[in-house]
Amino acid sequence: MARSFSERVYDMVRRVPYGKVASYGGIAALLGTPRAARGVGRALHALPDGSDVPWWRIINGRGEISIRGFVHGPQLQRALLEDEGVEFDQEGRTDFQRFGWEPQDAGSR
DNA sequence: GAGATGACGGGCT
DNA sequence: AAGCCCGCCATCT
Repeated sequence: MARSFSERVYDMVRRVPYGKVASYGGIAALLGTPRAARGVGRALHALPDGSDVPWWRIINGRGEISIRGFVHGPQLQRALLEDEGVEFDQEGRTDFQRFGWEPQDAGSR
């Protein structure tokens, strides 16, 4: 219905399991718009505090944290991911081959 | 309705 | 290898 693109983004991000991460472009692709990575980023930027959306599990296609909105963004996100078991290399990058989430249940709704 | 912005991505220099 | 530019999509002013 009137579900905006952002709503779909939130719903998709909500499906990212614990200890896994996904890229903006990946989420956009799952939504049917692989080129809407920016739209995803914008949606998460407008994400309200207290939402049940694990926004911290969303990173850029390089496996890095691209946040540049608020100050404790990157730092907080990294801390949350590490707390879930996600490892960061010296460059602050994550290994999609190990922590990258693949929608096995995609299309289930 | 048009223009500018932005938590991106890929390509070129 | 790092930095710069262009392009795409979705909101905001």
